[in-house]
Amino acid sequence: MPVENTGFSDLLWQLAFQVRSRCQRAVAESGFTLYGMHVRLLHLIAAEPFCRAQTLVETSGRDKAQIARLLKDLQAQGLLTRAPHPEDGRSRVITLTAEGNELLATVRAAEQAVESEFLAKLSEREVETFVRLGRKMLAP
Amino acid sequence: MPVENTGFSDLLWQLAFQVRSRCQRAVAESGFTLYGMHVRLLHLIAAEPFCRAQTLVETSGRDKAQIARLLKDLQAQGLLTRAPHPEDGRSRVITLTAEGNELLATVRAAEQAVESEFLAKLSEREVETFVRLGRKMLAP
DNA sequence: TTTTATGGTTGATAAAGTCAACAATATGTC
DNA sequence: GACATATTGTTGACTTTATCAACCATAAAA
Repeated sequence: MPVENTGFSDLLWQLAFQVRSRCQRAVAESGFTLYGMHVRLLHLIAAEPFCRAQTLVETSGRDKAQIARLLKDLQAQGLLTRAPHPEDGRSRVITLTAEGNELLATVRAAEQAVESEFLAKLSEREVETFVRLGRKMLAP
Repeated sequence: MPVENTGFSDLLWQLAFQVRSRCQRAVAESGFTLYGMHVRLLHLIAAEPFCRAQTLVETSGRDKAQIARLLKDLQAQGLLTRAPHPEDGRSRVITLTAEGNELLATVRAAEQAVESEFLAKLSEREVETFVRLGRKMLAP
């Protein structure tokens, strides 16, 4: 039995787009020519040491073709390295370079400034609730 | 002063993509060859009688070029009509056709089935809280 | 009346996304 | 060990979403 119209999808569609485009504009204004997806991947790699492409595919839910291309771009920009995986000859371990880490720190600052514009309208407790409920929906 | 890392952007990015791609797959499996953005626009038009392109641009935050193209598509598919605006010679009033309304009702059912998969993990109260907090962030 | 602003259309292009094909490697079966 | 099947990652090819620019018609301001 489908739920009543909660406005959930509409809300998510709107909020996600607003946050996303605002963040991307802020990153661009900081002088970086990274795609939004490049930034998201940098975040994921930083959050998950010893990851490989397959890890990112699973975590992000994105298509492996897209992930492979983005990784290739980021490696070309010197932001990450890929070393043979010790246990799987088909994979490589992905690591951020010092440059990659530095850039990510700067990008994070820009993104957090944008985030705070949205979150300023909520109490700390409300923010925590929103994130917790969202994560609950994402849990397997 | 930027907020601490709340995980907000990450969550939003993940959740929005998951919901979006699931919904789009469900709509496609219902036999419709509509883009995701077509569907979103149909929702917006249905929700706002007497709207025009500019209305949709403002409500959605999308670029007017994109909105114009999507409207053109939907009109070509017989899902909406555009009549001269009584007060503004540059605009047209957008109205869903009977076919458009019918299609939207069907699409809504498919989307709500998907929605309920995500929302089933929350109580009704939690759903309402999530949506309320989200809307609070979007308020001007 | 003239100038400036706005709404909508189209051109052109970029970013995000998806499915397919294939080579290399891993795993399972006998 | 040999062979069949599955998985991982790369690239080709294409679609969908998104953005900026240019322009015309109309509206609003000066």
